[in-house]
Amino acid sequence: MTDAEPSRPRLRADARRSIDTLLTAAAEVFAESGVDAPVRQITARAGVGAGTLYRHFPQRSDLIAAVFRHEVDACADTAPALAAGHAPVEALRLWLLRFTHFIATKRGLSAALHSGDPAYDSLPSYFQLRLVPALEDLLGAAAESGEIRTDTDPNDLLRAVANLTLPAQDDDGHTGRMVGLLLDGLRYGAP
Amino acid sequence: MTDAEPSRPRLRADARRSIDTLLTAAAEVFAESGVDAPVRQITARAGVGAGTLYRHFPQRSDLIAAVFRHEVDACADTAPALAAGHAPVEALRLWLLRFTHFIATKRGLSAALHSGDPAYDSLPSYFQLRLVPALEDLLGAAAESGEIRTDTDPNDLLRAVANLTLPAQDDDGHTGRMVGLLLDGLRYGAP
DNA sequence: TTGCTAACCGGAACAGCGTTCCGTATCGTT
DNA sequence: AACGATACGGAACGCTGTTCCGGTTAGCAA
Repeated sequence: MTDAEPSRPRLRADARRSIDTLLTAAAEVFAESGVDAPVRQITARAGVGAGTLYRHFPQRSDLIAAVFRHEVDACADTAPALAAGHAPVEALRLWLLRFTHFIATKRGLSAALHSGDPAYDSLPSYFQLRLVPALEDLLGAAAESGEIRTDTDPNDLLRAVANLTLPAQDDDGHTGRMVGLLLDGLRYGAP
Repeated sequence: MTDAEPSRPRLRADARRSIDTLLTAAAEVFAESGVDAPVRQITARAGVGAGTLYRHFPQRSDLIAAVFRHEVDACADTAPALAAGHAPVEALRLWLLRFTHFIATKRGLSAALHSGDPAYDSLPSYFQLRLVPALEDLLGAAAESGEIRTDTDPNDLLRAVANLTLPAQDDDGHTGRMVGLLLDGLRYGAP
């Protein structure tokens, strides 16, 4: 569990609450309307004034980056729980689907990433830092149980699933089926 | 010479003039500040009211697309003149440099292309339609004179030069030298 | 418990954007 | 020369991100 904001001096309780509310409200709004959604839409849903938002996230891009990190954390943190509660390959499948949902809420973010705003500079490396180890563990467990092949690069798999998810807006279980197909591919080379 | 606007009903003289002024003003502003530059900056430079702009380009994206087509035309139309006035390989080099300038004025356009605005849908194909034949002719002439190899795909070369140009903002003769290097590569396989 | 102050909150206000509207001026024709 | 269609300029509109500040509240000290 990594926290979204470092916040050196201890925050007051109401501040902490505002930040959390804003983060979840922003995540919802971004998922619905993309990261270009108006700020007021976020503050309205959070039931918070604009001043409150800008106190904690001086720039719009700071909020976007924070939400991103927050969701990366949430996604990565799911891995251990799934690993504990399911058979290795099933845990892997469920986590990849979870990752799928994560990507699906990122409409417009790739454009933002290439905008040159320095607030986004650390995002790609954070993405790797948190998600690759999570996937590595799941892959490792499944490989150890002898159910999947061992020559898969976690990074490649993340990319593949992400690309699978991006084009389709939202449809029937298409992405789910495609992830299943990928998993079968992994099984194919099992020892 | 392909015209920017089809304009079925004959345009009044002042309208034609406004469109031309706007197109060149927009091209200059886009080159200086990128395609995200404020509309008012364009109308100011053109010495024209906002209403005039929107009469001819109902959406901001229509203006961008028109400027793009206009400049693609200008670039493509340079090829025959260069071919007539220079030795084949030199004509090729000069045109590639010209293309380099074209790309350099496209800051922010790639983001716009991926924005999903239908006004941009026809742009990539127009790009191919006009520039590939122009380059094909120059390559053909140079190949016929036996000075360069014959296995080069015009599309590949355009992409390569474009990629060469994009990263660097504007510097010493770096892109020029790189284009020269590419040309030497072409010469290398000459029969 | 009470009182005080630094931290925090809400929302009105500001500047700048794309776009629309409309009274006025101009073109091209009769 | 006069008239209608067409085009022009720029003020005005609605929306945006962001700033500002008077009022509120949390958390500590007495």
